[in-house]
Amino acid sequence: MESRYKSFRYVESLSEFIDQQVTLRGWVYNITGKGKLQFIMLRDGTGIVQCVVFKNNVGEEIFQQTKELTQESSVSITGKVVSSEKAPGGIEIDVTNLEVIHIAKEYPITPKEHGDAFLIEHRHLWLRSSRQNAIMRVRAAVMKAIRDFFDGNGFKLLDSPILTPNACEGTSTLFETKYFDLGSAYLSQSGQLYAEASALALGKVYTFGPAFRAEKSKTRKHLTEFWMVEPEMAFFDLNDDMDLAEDLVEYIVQFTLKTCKKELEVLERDIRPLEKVKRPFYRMSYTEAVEWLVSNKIPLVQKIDGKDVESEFPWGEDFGAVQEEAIMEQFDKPLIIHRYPTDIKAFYMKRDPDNPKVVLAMDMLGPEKAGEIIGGSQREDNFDLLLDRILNENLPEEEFKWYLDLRKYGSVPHSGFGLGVERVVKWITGAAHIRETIPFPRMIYRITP
RNA sequence: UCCCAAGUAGCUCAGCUGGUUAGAGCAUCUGACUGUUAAUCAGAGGGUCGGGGGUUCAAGUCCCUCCUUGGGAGCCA
Repeated sequence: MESRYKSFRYVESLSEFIDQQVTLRGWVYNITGKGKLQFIMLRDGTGIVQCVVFKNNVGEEIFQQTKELTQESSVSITGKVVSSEKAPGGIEIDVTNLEVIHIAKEYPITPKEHGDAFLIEHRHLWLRSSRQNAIMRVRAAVMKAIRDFFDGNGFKLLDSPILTPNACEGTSTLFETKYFDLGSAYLSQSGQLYAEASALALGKVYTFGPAFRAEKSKTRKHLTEFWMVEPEMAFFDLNDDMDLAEDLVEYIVQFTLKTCKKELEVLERDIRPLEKVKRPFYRMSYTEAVEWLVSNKIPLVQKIDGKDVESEFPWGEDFGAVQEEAIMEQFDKPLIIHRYPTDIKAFYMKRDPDNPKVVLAMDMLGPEKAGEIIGGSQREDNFDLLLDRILNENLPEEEFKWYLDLRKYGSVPHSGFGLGVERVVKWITGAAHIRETIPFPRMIYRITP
């Protein structure tokens, strides 16, 4: 008890203090009473423990204070740690002293059920609930797994700028803002172009930060602000890229399984499908995927004059949610689809030397309806071909001058990919909506809290 | 942007083919209880039924319109 912050213990470490006197600090998760007994479920962020306050043990004054506690009031509790079969978790505190730090006013989130809109409006408080607590802990584990994986494999973390002068891929809608006398700047939707420059400087790098998409998405797998990790490697071809993607995802899932057992239990996540997530994953070319769709009669559905028109899935069309879900139904592990048609993919992707109609791109789809968790490619490293595609897509050549420089001075084959952190957290936790996988989600109609 | 759905107490909802004073559970307040797990029991307070307009003797309920929110599609991680 040598310093202020070591003068109390955390719930997660209580099993080390059986039959000893400890002080805990936290919040009242729930309180029930029965005459001369009060049961406080105390949460401190690391866990929840039942604290039993018996009038005859603490005296009239403290017992009266205990009865006045409300949900989420903050308290300091001292008592003996005892194992008890009646207590949830098997451990409880026999309270000898209780100090009220703050009495909470009527707390809006009750132990009863609430609607989605209400909870998300109270996100700042919702984070205190045990389910959200568990998801945030898994998120932290996923973040750590990502950093550990790259740091341990010779990668250097090089941050990309968030304010950028142009659209990276030229397609997505971007958030625009004024930038002094230089006109408009845009919030980055990807750090990739800068990661490429970094990779040609440091070899293997990763950039890890928020990405912004101004698309008016209204689905349970989209956020306008989300976290993306983007490794970029000099001298890696598409196969190396896919191998690395598999290694990373396997590492994240297995690390989380190992370190978040309790959290996954709280979330009632069936971990058997996750245990299967070990290399090798499945792979399929775009062309093979189209053949599968055709032979399994999964059509392309298009709206023509307001009517849904079905047709045999044509080579060259991009997959929608229907196609991806149908394909994934057969797989119990992630699947990588590679070599997509050039026309539906970004300008910086390298064309397949064996077939210029496709590019050396790859997407990883997760099982259990996880959807697309990774998108990547080998990059076009030929100056003329890249310039060609920039001009074809009507991108401002001037803004890409520095990017073309990378193909002018010691150009090398290189590859990379982006992994969406929240999509992975959603998959691993089984969260119903992606907004539960980030502390403060930014969505089309919601920027508060 | 398109398609669908929902707005009734602090929260979650019920409210039939329009009909007297709009209901329940939880939360809050008062009281009882030494083992509660969303405690239980008794009692109390709490509502411009999303806004506006219309039909009608009569609208939470039917019609129009606007607003808000949710889900799906597209875009993508």
